[in-house]
Amino acid sequence: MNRTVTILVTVMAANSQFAMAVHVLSMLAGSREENVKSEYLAGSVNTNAVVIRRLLSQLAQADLVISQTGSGGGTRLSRCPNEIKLSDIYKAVSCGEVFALHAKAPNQDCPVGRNIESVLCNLQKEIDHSVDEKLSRYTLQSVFEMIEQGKD
Amino acid sequence: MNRTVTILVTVMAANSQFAMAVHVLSMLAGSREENVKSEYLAGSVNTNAVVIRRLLSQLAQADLVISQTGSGGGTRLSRCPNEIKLSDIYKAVSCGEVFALHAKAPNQDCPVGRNIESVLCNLQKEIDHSVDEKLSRYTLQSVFEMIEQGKD
DNA sequence: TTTATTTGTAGCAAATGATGTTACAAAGAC
DNA sequence: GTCTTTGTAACATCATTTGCTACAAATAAA
Repeated sequence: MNRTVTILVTVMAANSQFAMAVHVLSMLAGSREENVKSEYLAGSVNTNAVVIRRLLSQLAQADLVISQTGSGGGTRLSRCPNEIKLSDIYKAVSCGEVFALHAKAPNQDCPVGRNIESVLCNLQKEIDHSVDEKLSRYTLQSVFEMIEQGKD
Repeated sequence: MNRTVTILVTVMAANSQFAMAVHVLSMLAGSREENVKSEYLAGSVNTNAVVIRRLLSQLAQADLVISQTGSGGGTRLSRCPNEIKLSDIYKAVSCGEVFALHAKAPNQDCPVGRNIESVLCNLQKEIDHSVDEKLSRYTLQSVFEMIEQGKD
């Protein structure tokens, strides 16, 4: 008896906005002082231009990029790549929370339910802060250099 | 004879499951050597018992709890609270990734698209590892003590 | 001024995942 | 045998991400 076992792993559909944001900003870092069109960025990320424009809209709100409409328009970095930290990018496109707290408040009549929220909230702050600190060690410039060298 | 067995593994995204898991396990830490019923846990978390049983099923797979069916059944910790790290809990109920990589592969004809995946993958590993390390500093025992003291 | 280009965003559909619920088979205690 | 409890299937609901079309507004250039 011969059995063929196929294991299909459905990869989570968590949002890849941070990955896309770093990708797009790296493209812009390679075209300083030039307006880059969303259509072109979409070609590299392999997605729709509107998805890119929505992402750029978030990055513009965080003052990481500047966009211009019209002919010759497009998007460029708002400042030098070595002045943009990965933590800035992370904050621009995510809620910045590694894990979520209770969606609904626990039962306040239970000793554990009454106190766990504050404990978890402090833990959340500590974890999120450590991620922020780690990401702040990298700049867009450093990432761009890693990409250019084709290594890590 | 040739059989094809397809196994579908759906990895869950990060949400309030970690918070619920810590909550539930803290309850169990307060009732050592006793079977606690899912209905009771649901009352404290303020949700449905089936939601709790689904969560406990994941925790049982990670060998953090042991459940028993039947009269007098329920769930208890598989070991002492000081032998359960928060990183064990985090791994049991989440994919362990702070951010996701590209859902679709970027354009390989673009220099950035070709190299960014490995750069982000290494960054992801580093960030995820640091979260793991941070969480491993806390045990269920330490969390339980914080809850008992009603402070942090 | 007119035309072509490009962003910004609304609106819609599909896919995915979290959550809540009912239902019921299986396990186990009495 | 009966009652209790878990494990899990099945289904509905809700929110979010992604992909797409469409079009108004802004802008440069002719």
